[in-house]
Amino acid sequence: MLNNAAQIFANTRMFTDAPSDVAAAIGRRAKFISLDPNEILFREGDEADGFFAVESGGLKATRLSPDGMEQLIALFSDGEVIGEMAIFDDYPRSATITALKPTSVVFCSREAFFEFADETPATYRHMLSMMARRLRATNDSLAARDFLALPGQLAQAMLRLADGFGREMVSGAVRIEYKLTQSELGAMIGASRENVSRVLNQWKRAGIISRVDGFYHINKRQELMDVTES
Amino acid sequence: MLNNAAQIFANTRMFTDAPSDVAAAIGRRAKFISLDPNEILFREGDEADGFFAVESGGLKATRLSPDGMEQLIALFSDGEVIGEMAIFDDYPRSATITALKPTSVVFCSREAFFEFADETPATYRHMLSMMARRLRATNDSLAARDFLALPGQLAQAMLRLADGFGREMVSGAVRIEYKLTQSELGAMIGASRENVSRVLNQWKRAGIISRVDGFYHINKRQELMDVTES
DNA sequence: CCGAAGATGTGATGAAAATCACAATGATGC
DNA sequence: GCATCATTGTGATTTTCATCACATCTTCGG
Repeated sequence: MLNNAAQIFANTRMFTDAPSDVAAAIGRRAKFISLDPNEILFREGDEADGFFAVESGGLKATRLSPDGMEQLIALFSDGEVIGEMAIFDDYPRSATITALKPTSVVFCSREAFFEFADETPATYRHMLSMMARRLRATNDSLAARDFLALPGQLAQAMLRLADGFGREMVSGAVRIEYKLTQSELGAMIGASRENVSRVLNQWKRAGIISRVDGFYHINKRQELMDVTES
Repeated sequence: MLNNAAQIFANTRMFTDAPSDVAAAIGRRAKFISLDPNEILFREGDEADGFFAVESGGLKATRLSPDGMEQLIALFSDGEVIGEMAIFDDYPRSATITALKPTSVVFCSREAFFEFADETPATYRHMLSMMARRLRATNDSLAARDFLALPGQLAQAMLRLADGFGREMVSGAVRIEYKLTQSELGAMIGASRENVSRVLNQWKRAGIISRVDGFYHINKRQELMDVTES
């Protein structure tokens, strides 16, 4: 029978298709952590000693760009796993994680993970396949930079955000559940805030996206996907 | 005691710091494959059923870019591991591997790998830390694209090539043991052939690099590294 | 509800790099 | 050794985007 923390791990994206005993056993060794809005889970450069799964709430990963600006890397919500890469090598955290609202996460130490995984190789295989998938995705997005112009990259970013942080509305549109600024979007794709504004407005005028009290809605997913193709 | 294939795995970059029994056991289950120049090891899109280690020779990884051009992704020489990612997920090969000269590689099937690794968790841990390192490297180079201009990226590419395919000359210069065309270099960093030419010539005039019967030599490594920094 | 600070929209200008256009040079096969 | 084809060098032109400069719009604390 699964305890509370085990349930959380079982529901993470990383472990949804893992055997349930994997998630269960990891959960058994986990600790709960509560965060207030703007509280920092860990900072870029910190030593890493384990990974986290989000029970509820939302967090962002940011990183200081060379010119000192805070660059948004990713958003995390319920069921996502944070910082698992740093378990396997000895490098420090590569981003700062900040809670966006009251948030609860579960921590699993490197030792606890290894201890269990050594007895249950499926855990390792699962982790490896997760990392392989990520690596492939990163490689693809690296390739995309070479042949996609600004609008294409922005479309890609919006779709990625919708995928990880979106909620379907009754209208059928997808709302990105985070108040994105144009500066953040620009930093994510390495484009200037002004040009993000210009593209976003074109799409707004074409009805592809809209903005409802601060949240972006994607109304015509397909059209964004089209911009993504060559 | 290590057999022949085991030696090869033990000498690969991927397994140099693995416990020697890891490499040995993988080697015990391996098969040898010989390739003539221009012979293809596998093609982009092929189903993947294992990975390879290079015993001797040289190979290149290429990929078709959206506009149909052949894009050089990486070069492999003695001691390097090819196609290990595809063991862990079910995606097809993401690149085509072609021998550049008479080449001998060792194959290890997915099953053989798992069979052994399940009994020796250190193998999994090693693989995970390798993949973590790769993922981190890919992330960094993704970040680099945003703030490095063309010369910086080209310098980065040349250094990476020298690292993996370079040989130190008596003069102290490093020769890249592969006849690179400017088009290939351009495709690697997503820049036009013409601008690669311009930058390369500036460096040639400054004595940073030179070209000796078709091979590029890096004479002033440090200066290239400087271009890489912001 | 008011004012300040932050976020957004949009034109004008400039810089980086792609593209076009060829000439020159080098490699390869017969 | 010569003809052919690929590769390289370099200027001129064009495109894409960053940057600058402001004019709104929003938001939020008091």
